[in-house]
Amino acid sequence: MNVKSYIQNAIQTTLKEILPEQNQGFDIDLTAPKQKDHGDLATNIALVLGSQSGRNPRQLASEIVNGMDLDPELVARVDIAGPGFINFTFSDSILYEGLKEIVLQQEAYGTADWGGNKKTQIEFVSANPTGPLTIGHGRQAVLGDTVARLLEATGHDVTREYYFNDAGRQMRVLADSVRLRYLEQLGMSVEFPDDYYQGDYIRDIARELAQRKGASLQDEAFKDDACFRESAEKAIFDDIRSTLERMGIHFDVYYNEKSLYETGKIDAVIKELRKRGLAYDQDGAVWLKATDLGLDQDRVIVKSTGEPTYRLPDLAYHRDKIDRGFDIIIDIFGADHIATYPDVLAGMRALGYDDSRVRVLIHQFVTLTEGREKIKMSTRKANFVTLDELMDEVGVDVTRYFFLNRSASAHLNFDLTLAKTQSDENPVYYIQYAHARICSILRHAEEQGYDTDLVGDPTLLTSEEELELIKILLDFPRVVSSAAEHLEPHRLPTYLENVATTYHRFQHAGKVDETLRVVSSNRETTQARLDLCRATRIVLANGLDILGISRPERM
RNA sequence: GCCCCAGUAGCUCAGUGGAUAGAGCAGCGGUUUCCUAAACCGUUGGUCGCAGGUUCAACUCCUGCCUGGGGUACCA
Repeated sequence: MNVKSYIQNAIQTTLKEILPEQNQGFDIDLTAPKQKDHGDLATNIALVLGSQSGRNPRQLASEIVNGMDLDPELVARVDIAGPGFINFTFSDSILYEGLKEIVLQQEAYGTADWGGNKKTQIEFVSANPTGPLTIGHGRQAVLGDTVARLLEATGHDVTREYYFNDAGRQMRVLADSVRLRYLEQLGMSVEFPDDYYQGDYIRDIARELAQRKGASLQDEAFKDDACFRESAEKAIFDDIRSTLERMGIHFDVYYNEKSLYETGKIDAVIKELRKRGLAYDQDGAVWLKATDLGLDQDRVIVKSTGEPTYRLPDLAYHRDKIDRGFDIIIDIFGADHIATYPDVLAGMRALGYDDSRVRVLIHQFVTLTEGREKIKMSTRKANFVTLDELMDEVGVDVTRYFFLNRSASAHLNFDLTLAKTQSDENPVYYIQYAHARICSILRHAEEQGYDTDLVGDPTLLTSEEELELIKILLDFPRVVSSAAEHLEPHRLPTYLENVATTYHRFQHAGKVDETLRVVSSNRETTQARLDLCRATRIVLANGLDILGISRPERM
């Protein structure tokens, strides 16, 4: 099954004979070369050891090659190339066995169980209910959800959680923004401050309130009535939830920061920190002694006004995550929160918790442009493009793909004009089209009387296009696992584009050369090629599922 | 000032210390009586921000600098 470790062992054994003076184990790097005429796996071991021991790398390489006794059923060729690389080329029988395996495993192909069913919590979006989700939130939403899907595919027990705060200054301003718009609805003239929420959605909420409550709230006595805040929060949260559902994102838990106060978990943290001598009072505020925890300055956790800063509830929340029994805790933050997590981690260590369970994934911001014009996004100033507007324009699949196709650590340049005008050129269609094309060919084959569930003889697949396709399909499990392990979803779209290209090339070969057509007059090769089509469909379908993107059977 | 991220083709971006740095889009030129032309093939396009260093080997690691973004609050 695992040719790689087989080869690794063979090299190891041979090296012990050739270089007995180095009796410790060798660290053998064995990776797939970029260029296909360099074989399927290559090692630089002769270069590394050659320079260490002062020997000629090419000569050392040839000693290693001559000393190895590899099964020709597994490895067809071994070459020495360039300055001393050793290139291994697999025998085709490995590919044929692998292909059968894909067709047998179906939906399970690519999944893994190394997650060990570990309880994994992933927190993301976590936008406070002050306005609709924007393109800025979209990146985090899609990133978090896809990391969750990757972890599920690799055997983790995942909980998606949305943390929010519906108290504090932000919400008071929001409530008062609604109140002023409400008064406007009643025909009163009001002065609407610049730093209040300018968005039209506030007017909508106010209009609805005016219809429901009439003029009953117009008196100054109702200035701080909870009604304004509550109606705003409900309307905005309903909107956020429906946007998320539309994107295929479902949260298991919505966690209200307020509950940390109500259950006494905030006080408990302060008490515990004081007990450990890691919190102290100064200038009327409570400080976390972060300098004792390896950070460069102490931080205020309770302001002199008596209000906690964000660090305290964050700390209590993370403590709660561990207390709820999560083995792995993943936080997805935007770049603006980059400074907060060292404090949280330090606080957790201070409380005696193991902070290595926490993994933080930081993504850079989305810069929105319209043509050359840069748009500065702000919820307060109503200067934003909502996710719903984007999805109206380009659809869910393009939206998800757009955010996923780039590494989280890179800035994302979102050109609105380009997104609209080039939506048909988006690579997501390229991948989906490959899937649809396969479905079409399988339908066609069934009409010709082929049983598409029958497993044919894979050894009939010998063209370059066919072998290339099998090889790339066999990479799929490794790509899924490494994307999950590194929390890097963008590896998957990149891979799937390559699969689609390789498939299109394979099918196109039949247009040029009649004997390479999938459904041909030869029933045996047709059956084998249909298996290859099915295997490709399985990889594309499983990959698109992990990305949360639809896989159309017709386009 | 200090800290984090980024800088790769005209544009948007991939790239595991390795061999001749890739893709999509845009440009140019081809391919269809056919299982989907939403495809395929060819071609144009590069000082991998700049300068040093480590290494047999650097887009990749280290140092400094430049540019852009973010942080450095008793804001979140």
